[in-house]
Amino acid sequence: MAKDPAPALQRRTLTLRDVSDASGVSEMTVSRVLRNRGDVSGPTRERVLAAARALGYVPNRIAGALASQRVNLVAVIIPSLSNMVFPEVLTGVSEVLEDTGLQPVVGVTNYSPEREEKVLYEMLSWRPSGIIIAGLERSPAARAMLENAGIPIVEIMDVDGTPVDSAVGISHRRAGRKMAEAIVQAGYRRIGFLGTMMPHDHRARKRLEGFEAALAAQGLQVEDREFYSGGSALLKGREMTEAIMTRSPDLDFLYHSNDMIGAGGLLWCLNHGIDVPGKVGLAGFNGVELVQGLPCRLATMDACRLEIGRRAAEIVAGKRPDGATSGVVIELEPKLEPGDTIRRI
Amino acid sequence: MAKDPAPALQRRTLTLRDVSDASGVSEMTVSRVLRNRGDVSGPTRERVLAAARALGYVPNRIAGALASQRVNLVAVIIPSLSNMVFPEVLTGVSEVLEDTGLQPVVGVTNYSPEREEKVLYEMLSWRPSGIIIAGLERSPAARAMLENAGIPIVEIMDVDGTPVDSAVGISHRRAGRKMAEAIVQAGYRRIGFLGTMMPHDHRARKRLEGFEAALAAQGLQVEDREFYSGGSALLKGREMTEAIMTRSPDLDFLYHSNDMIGAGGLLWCLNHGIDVPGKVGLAGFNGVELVQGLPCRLATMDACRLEIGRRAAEIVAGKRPDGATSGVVIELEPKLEPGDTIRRI
DNA sequence: ATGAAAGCGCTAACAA
DNA sequence: TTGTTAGCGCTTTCAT
Repeated sequence: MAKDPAPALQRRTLTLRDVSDASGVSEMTVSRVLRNRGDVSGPTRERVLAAARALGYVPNRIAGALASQRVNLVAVIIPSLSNMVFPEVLTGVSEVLEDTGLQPVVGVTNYSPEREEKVLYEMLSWRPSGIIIAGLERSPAARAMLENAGIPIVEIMDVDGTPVDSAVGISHRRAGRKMAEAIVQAGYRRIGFLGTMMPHDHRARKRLEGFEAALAAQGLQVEDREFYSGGSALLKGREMTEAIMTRSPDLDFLYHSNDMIGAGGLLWCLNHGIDVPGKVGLAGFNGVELVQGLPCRLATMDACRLEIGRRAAEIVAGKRPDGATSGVVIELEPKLEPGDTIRRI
Repeated sequence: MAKDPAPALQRRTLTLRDVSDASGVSEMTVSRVLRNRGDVSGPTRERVLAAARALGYVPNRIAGALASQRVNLVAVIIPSLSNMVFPEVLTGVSEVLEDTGLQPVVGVTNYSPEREEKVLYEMLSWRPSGIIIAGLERSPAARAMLENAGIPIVEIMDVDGTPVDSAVGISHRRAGRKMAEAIVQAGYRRIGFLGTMMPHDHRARKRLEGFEAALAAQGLQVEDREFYSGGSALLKGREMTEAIMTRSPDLDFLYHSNDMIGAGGLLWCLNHGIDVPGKVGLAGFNGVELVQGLPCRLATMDACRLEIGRRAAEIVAGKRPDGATSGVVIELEPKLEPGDTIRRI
């Protein structure tokens, strides 16, 4: 599984020894000064700091980590950086880790289980203090690695499933259901779905499942659907909307699996003089801030991204009020933001 | 400068020794098998791999790195993850590092020189094999760290300045100039500027400088300007456009410092029935794929993000045809994409 | 093809 | 308050 690494050799960098020599203080005392540990007299302290600064000494965390058996790294493993949702999760994580001495390290899987396995393995090989990882579905090997890691694991974004350890997220099935109920209640009946063609986006799948289940409970179903992969999501939203509305002109609602394609759909409808939300209603998902800038506010559902990042970080950092670092499950409540694209009744 | 770290203690994880015991092969041979190094007989090899897999052994890179004095990490330090431009740089970096055994590790500075210093220090403490870092402007301390690191350094995005070692980017001054020239040549004369209020976004500043210089050369100047910070860029684009067009209704061109606010401006103009590009021309910057999905294609200038990521990674990975890993300076040529928002003449 | 010894740079534990 | 010793888990080097 591990690839053959052949990185360049380091040029020799400064060691504690160099600072020790330059300051005339033992390595151990230098180490203490640099870590603010134990009692060191003022003058000694100053001399050490001066020497370290003058030399431009940067501690070697590799040696430090090996000796102390502690690593100030938290692995954060996410599927993508390019869809506006995960950067916000990272913001939440960073905020909380800021003053803990812990450092987030990001790994990206591109929604590929194989990449996830590899990224996880690489991360674990650095013996991080905790892992924050998106989703609950993964390969048996990846799950085994998480189970055996012996560190706090927080699976984020989703709570529809069984976490290895802790979980912080929303129920995407319930989110889909909730949206369907709001749509039906608003009087829409002929409903189309537009989404991504990503077999590994389990959260989008669960939203659709919940959505369809709720429709079925009302004797309704998704009348037509469109899927895309790759390219500009905004453009795809336009194109798919054109396609689906041409094929099924009597649709009165378009549910999009994310805000970006929802925005594309909205722009297409407005361009074509379609009465939104009178003739056609629209909704997206995620609650990205982009929707606030559209000609009218796209209905969406907040995925609680910032909050998820924060709560997950609190768990691995041991910052919860109850101090728990494992076995915590937090289900957040996504809020429906009806905006201007769902008819008020 | 280093904060006091207090991460959790590791639970003991498996060591080479455990695999050695389980397979009845010496630690040394186990190590060789796991790294595909040296000659190991087929049967021995199998036994070791079987044992490692059965136990779920994950090598300890910390110990490995300390012993071998090599680290397969490349630090990538960028100002932000939330503005669509850096994720694409990262994609380019990852692509190239993919099959080199090197791993990118991302640090985010939020355009703060202090954070940059801290992130850089943290990164260096892990003794990475190379550094890819955005921009050429930084604190003297940060510059000193880069100079003394003794590893390949690639400063990216910008070439208007003096790199510590290597640089890959575009000239933002020239980009601004080029845009101004195109605008003037298209016949626009009363030009407004909309941008971010970020004193540390040196590239945006340089673009504006180049832009104004080119206008001045034609006896023109920026007639009015608006700045924003924070919030939804798309919404800010709308709001700023409304503000500037209300205050200076005779403006005939709006130059935006990025595509997102440009898109907001475009949507505002279209909503208000303003003839684009007849009455008012518009342009953004970056060439993000979002612009393809707008009602009409916003003029923009490709910032060569993917290419920058790739070329930078090639340098640190020693993958250039000439094998150079230092002192390489590559200036890429940003392409003007006139779209539909600059009048054709 | 395999093993033994030394040591990477630091910190824990103990001694003075 | 400061110093000494041992060793973290691995790889390098050298021996067999």
